[in-house]
Amino acid sequence: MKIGELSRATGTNIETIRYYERIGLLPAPLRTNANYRSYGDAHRTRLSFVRHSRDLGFTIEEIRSLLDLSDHPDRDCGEADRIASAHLEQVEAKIDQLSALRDELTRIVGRCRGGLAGDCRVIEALGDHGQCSRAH
Amino acid sequence: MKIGELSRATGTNIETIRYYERIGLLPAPLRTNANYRSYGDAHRTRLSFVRHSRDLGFTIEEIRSLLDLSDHPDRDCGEADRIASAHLEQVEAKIDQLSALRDELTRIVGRCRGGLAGDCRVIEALGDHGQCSRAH
DNA sequence: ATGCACCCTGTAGCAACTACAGGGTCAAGC
DNA sequence: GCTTGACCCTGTAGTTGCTACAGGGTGCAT
Repeated sequence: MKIGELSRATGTNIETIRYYERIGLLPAPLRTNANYRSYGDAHRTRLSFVRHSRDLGFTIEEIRSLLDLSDHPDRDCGEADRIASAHLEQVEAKIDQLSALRDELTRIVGRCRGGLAGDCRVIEALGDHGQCSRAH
Repeated sequence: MKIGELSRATGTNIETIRYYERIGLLPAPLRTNANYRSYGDAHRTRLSFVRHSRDLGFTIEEIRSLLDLSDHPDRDCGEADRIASAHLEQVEAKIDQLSALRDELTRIVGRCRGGLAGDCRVIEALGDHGQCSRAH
């Protein structure tokens, strides 16, 4: 299939597919006589793996390692578990951080009663970290 | 005060301070004879406002608007409220998205029982979006 | 006079794309 | 046979918010 079809099949931007090829995340496909990229099912599967992993927030480097494991079924999968677990921890940390942010923003937003910027509690609160109820 | 002092006073990297000046977020300060930047209290206050806003996740452009309002106390503060509310919504959306991610990752990670990559459920799950319990 | 901490400008790098510019290819329709 | 339009190609530059040099100047203490 051509790059446009692969793009539609995986929900990946064409430029992104070429980008993945350039950084070595996808193998360079065969070319047609007109020098068009020609992909097979293996490419689609691999790209789906990459997209799914990206959607889950894995970095390109993490995906590189995961793909490497996927390419070597005889290896120990402890590394895959380690990468995924570490990523899960990061996601949980980010959720905690954003929750603190949300609380602080809710507090700040709730204080605006309209009127002039000079009296605005939102702007005042942004200038004064001391008003915050906890670290963020 | 010199840039190093301002850096320590606000917990901002020196390079970042110069960057903020370059993009027009901080006004260019006076210079000493030796061409060193010389800051006053107004700069420190403004930089604290910027840092605090960045910590709360506002983008540079949002901060530009907020600073603009802060500089014009006679304007209506509805814009500040609008920016902060929109940002709060984004944070809440991000929390929801990350929570879905966390659930998915927890499910995936929990399935690894060790062994060979060829049998690894983590790698299998990454390749197969159909296994996911909900959108992410 | 020499060492060291600090400051300056300007440019390049990071992640992970995205967006052109400037061109080639191919099938359909007139 | 010629145009139109959709598609494809390469290569480079932009995005966000910094961060990291390289290569140089300044100021003060020893």
